[in-house]
Parts: sequence; structure tokens; C-alpha cells
Amino acid sequence: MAYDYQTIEAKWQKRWAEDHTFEVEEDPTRPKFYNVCMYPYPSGDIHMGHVRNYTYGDLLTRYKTMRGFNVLSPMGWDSFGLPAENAAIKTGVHPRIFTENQISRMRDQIKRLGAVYDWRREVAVHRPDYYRWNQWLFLELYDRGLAYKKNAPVNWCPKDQTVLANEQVVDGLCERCDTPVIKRDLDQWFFKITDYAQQLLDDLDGLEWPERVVTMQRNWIGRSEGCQFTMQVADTEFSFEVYTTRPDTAFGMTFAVLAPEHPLVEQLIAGGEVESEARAYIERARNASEIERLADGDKTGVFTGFEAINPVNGRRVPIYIADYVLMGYGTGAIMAVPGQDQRDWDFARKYGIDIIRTVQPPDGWEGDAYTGDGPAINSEFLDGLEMVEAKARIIEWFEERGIGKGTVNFRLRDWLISRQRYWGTPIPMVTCSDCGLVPVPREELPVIHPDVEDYAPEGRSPLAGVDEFVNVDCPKCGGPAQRETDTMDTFVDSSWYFLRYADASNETEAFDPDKARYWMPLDQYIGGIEHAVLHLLYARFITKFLHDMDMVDVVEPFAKLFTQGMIVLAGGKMSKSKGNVVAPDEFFESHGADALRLYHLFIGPPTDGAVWNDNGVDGTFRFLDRVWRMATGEFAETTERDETGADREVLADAHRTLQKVTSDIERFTFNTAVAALMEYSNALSAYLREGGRTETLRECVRLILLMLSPMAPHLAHELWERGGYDGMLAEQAWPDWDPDLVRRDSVTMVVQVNGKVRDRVGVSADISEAEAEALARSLEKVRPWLEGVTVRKVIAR
RNA sequence: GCCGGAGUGGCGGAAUUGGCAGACGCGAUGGACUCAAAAUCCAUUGUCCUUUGGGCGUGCGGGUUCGAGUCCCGCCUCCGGCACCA
Repeated sequence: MAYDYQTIEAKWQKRWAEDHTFEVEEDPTRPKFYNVCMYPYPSGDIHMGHVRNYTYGDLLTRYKTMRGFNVLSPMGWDSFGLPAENAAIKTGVHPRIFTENQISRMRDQIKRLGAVYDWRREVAVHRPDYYRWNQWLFLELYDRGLAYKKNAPVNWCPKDQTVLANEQVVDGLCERCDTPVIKRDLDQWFFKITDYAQQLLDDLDGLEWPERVVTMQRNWIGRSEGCQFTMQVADTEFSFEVYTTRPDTAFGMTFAVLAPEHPLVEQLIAGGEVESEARAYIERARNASEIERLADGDKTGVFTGFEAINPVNGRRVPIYIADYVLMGYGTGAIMAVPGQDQRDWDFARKYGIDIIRTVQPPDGWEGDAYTGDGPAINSEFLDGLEMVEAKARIIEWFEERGIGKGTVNFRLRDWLISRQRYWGTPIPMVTCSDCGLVPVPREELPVIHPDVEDYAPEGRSPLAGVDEFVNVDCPKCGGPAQRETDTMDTFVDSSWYFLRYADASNETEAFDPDKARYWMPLDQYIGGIEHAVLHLLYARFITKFLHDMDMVDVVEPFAKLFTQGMIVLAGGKMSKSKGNVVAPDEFFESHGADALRLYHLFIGPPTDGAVWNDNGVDGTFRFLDRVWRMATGEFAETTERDETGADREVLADAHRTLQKVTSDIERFTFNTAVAALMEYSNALSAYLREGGRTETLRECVRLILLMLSPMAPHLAHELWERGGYDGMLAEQAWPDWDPDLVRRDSVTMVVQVNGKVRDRVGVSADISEAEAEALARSLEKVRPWLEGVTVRKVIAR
């Protein structure tokens, strides 16, 4: 009987579903294992990135189950977002219909991969029973001052007439039409993630995460220690605060800079000589795209006509307006020290401003600004001090006089969650002319999207065009009020979905705290590296918030993170627009899901990216077919030959393979686990070629099937059943290897002279060192190399 | 510019603690089977030489060591992330 993967795969997928094999309940008597693959956007078709992701996740679900864990592996849909809305703009089909359709197609494909989930817990964030809890979460944050509205510059595409999320701006261009993106000021909702900046930084230390993801988050949070101090504007009553990480260089300040958006700017220029020039500059800075502003790094600015007084030495320095200073970081104003900062150097050079070095550069220094360490110079009481001491000394000096203090700054900004979009969670707020911002009462949730005629955004959410949605009675005073028409960033949805899995049909709470307590944290989270900062940071923030609300025990949601590399096709990352997508469906037909899964495991280290190669699936298919033929007796006739040596050896090899596969799965090197199984199948087929014993073959096959069960589950289950082994394979325990069998009686001793291999000889494993040395010295191939004195060690492996 | 990662056959990759470099697979070549093909099976497959053996070989240049793909110093190249963050 040939290996009929199509029939077998359909049969077992049905069986696992009907038997509820992978549905689990909370069970305090067993160790739990909460295993989650990042939920996908329902694009309609799974691609090779999904296949890789779910193959790893499914392997773990099945393996950990065999190891006796109570394994929860759920699946859901990140089903709000742009593609459905774009499709609606194009075709007029409601995003909900489009999305549900995509979900059911994609769910079918995931099932055809043989990946098993507890589907009772499925979540889809676009459904009101899910997103009402986004609205609840928003209100909880609002009540605690962690959700607030303010006017802020946002990314704006002048061609599409729409706001873009940061992640939709690629190298300063609109992702959809490649138009340079500019900033526009709009009233926006923010979540105050910056309140948690220090905790988000500190708690990274306890996570079993890839180092590079931790590093990226650390950089993103961007803690810096410095000093904030006040500067007087000469001959006025105005003053402003500056922030610097190099207060030790304050004696080198030769000018000061205000960001164009700095509130003091208006007061300084109003009615002055430079007013028109300054206004023109500010206007240009506001409208310029990121690309224009950074064009060839050229620094531009306008002199305000005012001077500031450097508090450390009383020197008067000119105040400029320049767009290389950002309003969003620090105080939006800087002391400029060209001797120690390259940007200040460039600006000073261009505008003919003095440069004073306050740190002695090393001998032979020919560069511009010197930003390194060295003794302070030209700095009065700091002279001779190294950077660290000089910093401490000057901060002390500022603090003694009450004009400055040591401070900490973060690069992390508050999370802008407003989107002028239809297909997202409506923000549950209304604005009343009398009461101002008023939350929608919780009992009125969910605020549901009304249907609209036109989904095209025109600088405001399509919801703003639906009068009966917008105009409501104020929940507080009953007077006329308007609903918020923006929707939430879809990253809000994904920042807590893993809690909803604990009880996805809960109608009274976002999630059941007791069930969540049992399952949290995730023991394994698997996904793409592209989420290293956004999703993985937001989810940490929301978890910490829920912890502070006493709804969650843990402070970190994802104990262990695995980020898989990206699958590429020769010629770059797979994407529909490039037309280089390899569809998994074709392989379900041509090679079967098991061969496809196995190739994904085999293609290379899971952390690395990989280049897709169709022929690779031929290889894993051939391997599975060979296993099939050996297990079904089609490969070779077995005899009752009882040759103890060969029998014991092939069995011992099976146990050694088991040892290797087990440790490879534990350390996430699935490629070598598959290689070990292939190597073993070669050894077994060599054994069978000579005519092996039936019982030996049967035991070897039993072990192979147990090992293959998490990797190629359909084939393994079918052969298990046909072989008449007990029960369903998925419910068997992962086997233990026999230490006696694994131990080798004889080993190959490699003899090296001066690090070069000169001979190999088979010896007994318990050979003494002296014997080994004597033997090695006596070897014909070794003797000629031993002319002089030798220092040597015996290695026996 | 800063941070992180990686360079090994024709290709994907292996070598887990400094100890047989190239496991396993793909591709290729030759053979068996076949009227033929496919499938399958067997063999070979880093490179060079004076081939029962030996030299060279893990991006480049040094170093440590009996011994280095692995450790140290200095470079080069590629990939990813952040980027006028004071």
C-alpha cells in the first residue's frame, strides 16, 4: 500500500477534531504549558511564514503533550486593519463580510497543515464580543489617567489624504503610494506607556528572550541620564529649560537652540525684526517631509535676535531656532556645544559660531567634534576631571544653586492609538459642549460600528459621516454631544488577546482572572521578529497595567519568546506584490502537509532566515516515503535472522537517535533533529537490506513513530494504527532512552600528532590512558611522525 | 553614525564544552532495474599532488594553544534594527 498522504492527512485531521484530542481545561494537578503562536492577520491565504510558525508551535504542542504537560495552544485572528478596509473601498463589500470570509479560508488551510488548536477558544478581534473589551480597557486606562487626548503632529499622506501609522511610513514614504509623508496636527488619543518606561526596561532582565529583541526594546525605550537646567534669556524675563547628557561640557556652550515648535519661540519672535523670516522657517519645517528635513544632513536655522546666559560662566550666547532639535525629546531646547557634538559643530561651522573644546581630544585627533572621554579643559573648576567625575561635579553645582538637576530621559513616547479609520475598535468617548470629554458608560458597551456608504478616508474617520452615530445625548447631562469617531490602533487588540484565550466566550469580563492565573504567563510565544518592539512592548505594558489592577498575577506576559527567521525566495522577501509567493496549498496536493512541515523543520536553524527551495520538499518526502515502506514491510523482506551484533547495534542506534532528537527539540534545533532521524532511517534501511529481524524492526519503527509524531503527525499516526501499537499516538508518552544501549562498547580513537590526525583505530571504550598511548605510539602511520618529544592527550569519543 | 547578527563545498546547512571540518538534505555524475521513462536502489561528489599516501582548506591579516570554524586583537563584506534623541 503506497503512502497516500492525501487520504491519511484528511483522516487524522478529522479524528483529532472529533476526539477533542487537543482541547484542554485548567488542571492544577498537572504542570501547564501555555504555547502561543502570534495570531495572524486573516489575509485569506496562509503563506510559508505562517507554515513555519505553526509548524514550530504545533511541534511543541504535541511534544509537550507527550511529555505530560497540560498544553494550551489556541488560535485567533488579528482581524481589524487596513486590508479589509482597502478591499471595502475598492469593492464596496462590507469589511466584516470580507474578513469572516478570509478567516474561514485561512482556518481551513491551517487545519490542512495538521496544526492542532483548542478551537473552542478562538478569538477574532473584529467581533463585538471581543472589541467591547478593548473599549472597557480604554475606559480603565482613562479612569486612571493613562489614556488622554492632546493635539499632536501625526503622519499624513498628502496624496491619499489620510493619516498613517508609523509602521505604514517606510523610509519617510507612504507605504501605499510612495509619496513623502508630512506631519499634521490633529487631536489624538494616547496611552501613557511612558509611565511604565522604567519598569519596561528593568523587567527585560528576567526574560528568556532572544538577546537582539531585548536589545531592540532597550534601545527603543532609550534611557539616558543627564541634567536639566534653566537658562535666562538676556534682557528679558523669559527663561527656558534645556536637557543634556553632557553637562560636563557646559563651559563650551557657544549657542542655544529651540525647536521650531517650542512655545517660547512665538514669544521671542512676535513683533521682532526676524519675525517674517522665522515664521517662514517654522512653516517650512512643519510642512517638510522627513526626507526633506534630513536631506544631505544639512543643518538649517534662524537666529532669534536674542541671547541666553550660560549659567556656568555668565557668557551670552545667541539663541537659534533650528529643526535639528526635536520638540518631542527632552525639553525641546538645547545648549549647543560644537566642540563636543557633531551636529552642533556642523551648525556652528555653517553660521560662523565660535567653537570651544572642553574635553582634551587624544593626540593626533583630526576629527571635528570630539565626543569621547578625556580630561576637561577650558572649564574652570572642572579642568582635569574625566567625563564621569566632571558630570557628577557640575550636576552638584547646578543643584546647589537650584538652577538645574540630574534627570533621566527616555526616548520612548506615549502610544498614539487614534486612527482615522473605519475598521478598528470605536473609541468609547463622547464630547459634550458642557461637560467636555465624557466616557461612554460601561453598560452601553460595545459601541458598534454603523454601516457606512463610503469607506474611503478623507482625513477623518468614515464614521464621522454617520450622523445618527455621531450625535448622541451626553451620558452625564443629557445634552447634545458628539461621539469620538476615531478607532483604535489594532495593536490595542493584540496587547491582551492571550488573556482572552483563557475564556473566550466570557460575556461579563474581558477574561476570567482565575483561569488567566492558571495559564499565565505564556511558557512559549512564537512569532516573527518584525514585532520585536511594537506588539511585544505594548503587550508588556498592558499586562503591567492589568497587574496593577490586580487582574493578572504576572508582570510579564511572555516568559519565553522565540522569533523565527523569515522565509525568502531567491530574489528577496516573499510578498504578493513581488509575485514570488510560494503557496503552501500546492504542497498539500503534491507532497502532503507532513513533507512540507518536515522541510520547514529541516531547512535550517529556526532563528535564521531561509531561502525557499522547492526541491527540499522532495527530499523530506522521500524520507517519509522510505519510513512508510520500512514500516509497512515494503522496503525489504525481514527474516528471522538473529545476529546479535547487528540487532543490538540497530536498536542502540535508535536509542542514540532518541537521545539526540530529544535534546535537539529541547534546544530548538529542529533541523538537526530531522537530520538525525534521516541518518537513522539510512542505518535502519542498511540493516534491513541484509535481512533483519521482524521484532527488531518493529521496535525501531515504534521509536521512529514516537519521534516523528510531533513533526509529521499524520504519517506517524497512520503507521502507529496500522502497526497495531496501543492507543492513539498523540496520547503516548515520549519515550526514554535506555542508557545501557546508548553506551558504546568500542569507540574510534583518533590519534593526533601536533594537532594533525594521523590515524584512527577502533578500541574498547574502557581502554586505559596508558594502553591508549602505547597503542597510539605503536601505530605504523603514527610512528614516522614521532621523531621529537611529544606532548599529547588522548581523546576518545 | 549607533546597536545587534552572520560569513564553512555548486546550494541549504552540521560540527552542543577548543579535539576526526563538511553530518543530513538538495543538486550533479556513474551504475542497477526497465523495451523506454518515471519512481526506487547502489556508488561517487571540498580542492590539489608525484594517490596503500600526502599538501591545502571555514571572509582577510595577526596572535594564544600540542591542537582554532570555535578563543583574543585588528580589518573587510553582507543582513537586520534604530537614527538630527542633545
